Amino acid sequence: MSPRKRHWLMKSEPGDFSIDDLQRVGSEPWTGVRNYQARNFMRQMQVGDGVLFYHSNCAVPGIYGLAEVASAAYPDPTQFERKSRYFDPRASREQPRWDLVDVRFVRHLARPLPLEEIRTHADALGEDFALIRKGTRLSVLPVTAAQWKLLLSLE
DNA sequence: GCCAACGTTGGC
DNA sequence: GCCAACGTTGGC
Repeated sequence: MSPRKRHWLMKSEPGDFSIDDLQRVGSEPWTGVRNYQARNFMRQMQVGDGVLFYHSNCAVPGIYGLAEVASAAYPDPTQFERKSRYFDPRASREQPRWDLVDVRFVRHLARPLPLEEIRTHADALGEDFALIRKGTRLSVLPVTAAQWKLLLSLE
C-alpha cells in the first residue's frame, strides 16, 4: 500500500517554463533543481501527488495552475550534459547528484492566485508554510492538506 | 536593476 | 571546522 497522497508547490520562471508550456507538452521532466533540500523533497514524491504550479520572477508571482507528480524520482540527465546550463562536473552516472520527477499538467486555476493575496492568509496558512516564510527561497516545497484546501478555496 | 537573504565553496 | 567571498533566488 502506498502512502496517502501528499501535496507540493513547485516554482518555475514563466519565461523559462510556464503552466501554458506544461499544458502544451502534457508532462515534463523537472530539470535543473540544484538545491539539496528541494532535491530531497522530490525524492519523497509519489506518483499522483498534487502540485501547485507557481510562477516566480515575473510581473505577478503566484500560483497559476495544478499539476501532479507523474514519476518517482530519477537522476536529472542534464547534470551529465556538458553543454547544459545545469551540467555538474562533480556528478557521474555511477554517482548522480541530482534527481528530478516528471510533472504532468492537470489544469489552470480558475484565476491566478497572486503571492500578494496569499500573504493576506498567512495566519491561516501557518508559520510552517515555506512559500511565505521570510528568507525562504526553496523552489520545491511541501504543502499540507489544510494549506492545499485553503489555497484552492481562494481561486 | 537593486538588493536582502541564503547556500556553497574553498583557503586556512 | 571556521568564515569570507561569491553566486543565486526572487520580490520589488
